[in-house]
Amino acid sequence: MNEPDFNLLLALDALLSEASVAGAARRLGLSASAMSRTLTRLRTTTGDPLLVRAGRRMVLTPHAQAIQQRANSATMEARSVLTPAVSALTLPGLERTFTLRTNEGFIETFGPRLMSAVAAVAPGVCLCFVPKAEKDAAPLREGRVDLEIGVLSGMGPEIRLQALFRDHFMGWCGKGIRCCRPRR
DNA sequence: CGAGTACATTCTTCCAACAA
DNA sequence: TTGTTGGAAGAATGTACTCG
Repeated sequence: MNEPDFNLLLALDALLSEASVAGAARRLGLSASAMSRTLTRLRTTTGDPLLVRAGRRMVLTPHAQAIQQRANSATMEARSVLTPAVSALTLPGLERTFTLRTNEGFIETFGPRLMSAVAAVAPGVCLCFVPKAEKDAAPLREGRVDLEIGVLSGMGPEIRLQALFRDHFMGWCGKGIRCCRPRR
């Protein structure tokens, strides 16, 4: 029985996530030609074109869309398996940068207290706050972000969610001011 | 407004180089 | 010898611009 080349799994995940040979090549640090050849091998292995031309861009085939989530999960699982074993987590000795994706309001309100609390128990840990340029969960799935804080919805079953607090918004309006619907 | 053209972008294929 | 990679060239397509 012919075993599939499991090195192709990483390339498959990158290709399906980027929906672009050039994009996948940039992500994996390969040339576009090398990634094109890898895509050819993936097509042979899976028996499906996976990515097909749609004008100047490439789009996922129905089969590619069907396996995209599984490919991503398998890649994450493989990364987890190959991560060096950690016997016991010791916060004081932990040296790592965690990337948090949140809005400015959260940083202003909780940022200083959060950093103080982290510094007290894990002085080697650095917190990196990044803006929420887009609302989808792609940065979390791709490992570019460790934690996202905000109003989250439609994240998918693979994203672990936990409610932190509930907030209320209040507005004031003068007597003579009419409220209008925003125009498009 | 539609046709033609130049240019940019992206992907594929060929071929040579390199490592195991 | 085999498999992988990258450079170069070509193909396919979109975009922007000009012209009648």
